[in-house]
This record gives sequence, C-alpha cells and structure tokens, in this order.
Amino acid sequence: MQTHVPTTPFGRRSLTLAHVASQIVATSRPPEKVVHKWRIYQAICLARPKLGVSERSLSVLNALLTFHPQTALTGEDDLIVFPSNVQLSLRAHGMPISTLKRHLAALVDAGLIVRRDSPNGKRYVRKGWEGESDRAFGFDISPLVARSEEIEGLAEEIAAGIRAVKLARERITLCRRDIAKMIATGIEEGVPADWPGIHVGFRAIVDGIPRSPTLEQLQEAADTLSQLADDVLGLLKSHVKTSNLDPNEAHSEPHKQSSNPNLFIDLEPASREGGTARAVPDQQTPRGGEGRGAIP
DNA sequence: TACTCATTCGACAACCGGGT
DNA sequence: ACCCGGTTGTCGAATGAGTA
Repeated sequence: MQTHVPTTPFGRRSLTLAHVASQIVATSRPPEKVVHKWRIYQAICLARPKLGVSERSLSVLNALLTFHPQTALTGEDDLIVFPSNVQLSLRAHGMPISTLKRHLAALVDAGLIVRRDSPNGKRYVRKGWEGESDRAFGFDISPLVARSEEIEGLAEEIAAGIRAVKLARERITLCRRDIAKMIATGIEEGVPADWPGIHVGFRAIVDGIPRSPTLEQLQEAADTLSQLADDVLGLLKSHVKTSNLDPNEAHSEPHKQSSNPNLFIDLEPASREGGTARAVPDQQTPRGGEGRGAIP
C-alpha cells in the first residue's frame, strides 16, 4: 500500500532524512558528467524492483523527462522541470491527478527526483530582469545524473539475475525431458527398478517448484533433478552392463511403445519452465509386437 | 471458487498567493 | 473579504493479481 506523506506542524508535507540525502546527492554531481536521459531511464526500468518504484511511477518519470528539452543531462545544467499536474497527467496518458501525485511522491521517496518547492507550492520558473530564467521551482531530476553509476549497476545486477533464472529453467527443462525419457525406457526395456517410486519422486520435485519461484528455488530444483537424472542413468547403465548387451544392437533396435497408457510418464510439456521440452517421444515400432516393460 | 492484499481512482477538504 | 487557480493529503470503493 502506498504510504501517505504525513503532515507535520511545520508544513503539509514532511521532509524525511531520505529526502535530505537525495538533495545532497543531487547537488554533489560533477559538472563534467553527461548522462543520456532515455538510457538512464531504461536502466531505471530494469532496476525498478531494487529501486522500489512501480511501473506506473516510471510512466510518470517518463512524462517528467519529456519536459526537459535536452536529451543529454549534464552535471552543469539546471535540471529542474516544472510542469503542472494537468500537463504531466496529459503526458502520462491521462493518468488521474490523484494517482499522478502518489507516483510523484513515490519517485521522490525513491530518491529519483527532488522537489524544489516554491513559496506557494506552485511550479514555475522565475524570470530575471532581462527575461532569463532566474530560478525554477518544480522537480529536480539531477539525482538521475548523480546516481547514474549506481542505477546502471543495479540494472546490471537485475539483468544477471534474469540470465541466471533463464539458465536454471533450461537446466530443469533438460533434466525433466531426460528423466522422463529414461523412466519410459527403463519400464519398456524391463530394467529392474522401482519405476513407479522413481516417477513419484520425480513428480514431487517438479510439482514442488512454485508458480513464481525464486532463483534459489530454481537452482535447488535443478540440482535435485540433475542428481535424479544421474541416478536413473546409473540404473540403466548397470542394467546394460549386467545384461551384456551389444551396443550396436541396442542402438539399432527401435523402442517399442507399450500398450499400457500408464507408460506415458510425464507427458506434460515443461510449459512451466517456458522451455521446449516435449513429451516422451511416440516410440512406434515398425516391427509391431506386444509391448514390454509394463509397470509391475 | 473464494479470499486476501496492493493498487488505482474519484471525491473531498484544506492551504496558499494573487487579483478584484 | 471573497474568489480563483494552483497545490497538497485523506478516505472509501472498485479492480486485478496471486494464492489456498
């Protein structure tokens, strides 16, 4: 829930220490620094979870950035934009004013912008005697310049996390496919083992993966499945050794499909991992004959 | 399917400075 | 003093996503 900024005996809006810290950061940027505003905005979008702002808040930030005429934000320039809430709302795709105000507060709380309040609370630029901009009151976007390295670092962390999740999901998909194939083979070839028990254990691992798993949960599941795949492979290998099968014969003889529908173990595609794992292949035999290796 | 929880939205009240 | 136009925060209802 969005926390409301409390009023205080000293004003309608309180100033927190975090806001003071943002103001210090905003004023401490080196003048020679140049940041591309849409590039830093992209990094903020990526680092959003770590910055603690919502997607809608980023829409407001986007609208706010359009009010700065330059694409390059420098440490030297005055980086204050002063749109009215109505104008800001229009550029935020008609976002309701009250919602807009909440998101502006969220952006301030996140230290991405700093309020530069005028005496009457309105946003405007005060002109000097010769018509030049003397002082602007509105939102200071200079924290984006001052914090650019930090924000880009956070974005890189998030990107690395996304890559790690993708890798873990790939591992899970591959293990699931391999294990399903090996269980089906073990049953069909009559390899002596507790295949129903192995299948139950396999399903328990797969079903234990939450709908929205963390990276740690995915890696743990991938490790467990990988260990199970090794164990099942070991069973098949030891059977091959004890049976003293001719490898050439073993390769040339196609698998037969069992008539027992129970043999289709884990035919469910690994859609939860978003991978390309498919069901145990339809192992049609050209020679016909009765199925082997039905579940005991 | 029902429940919980966060978010969004609209309405409202209050404050402030400027103009009449 | 009153009105206007700007700002702010607060409240409750509606909505949508996630979960058991």
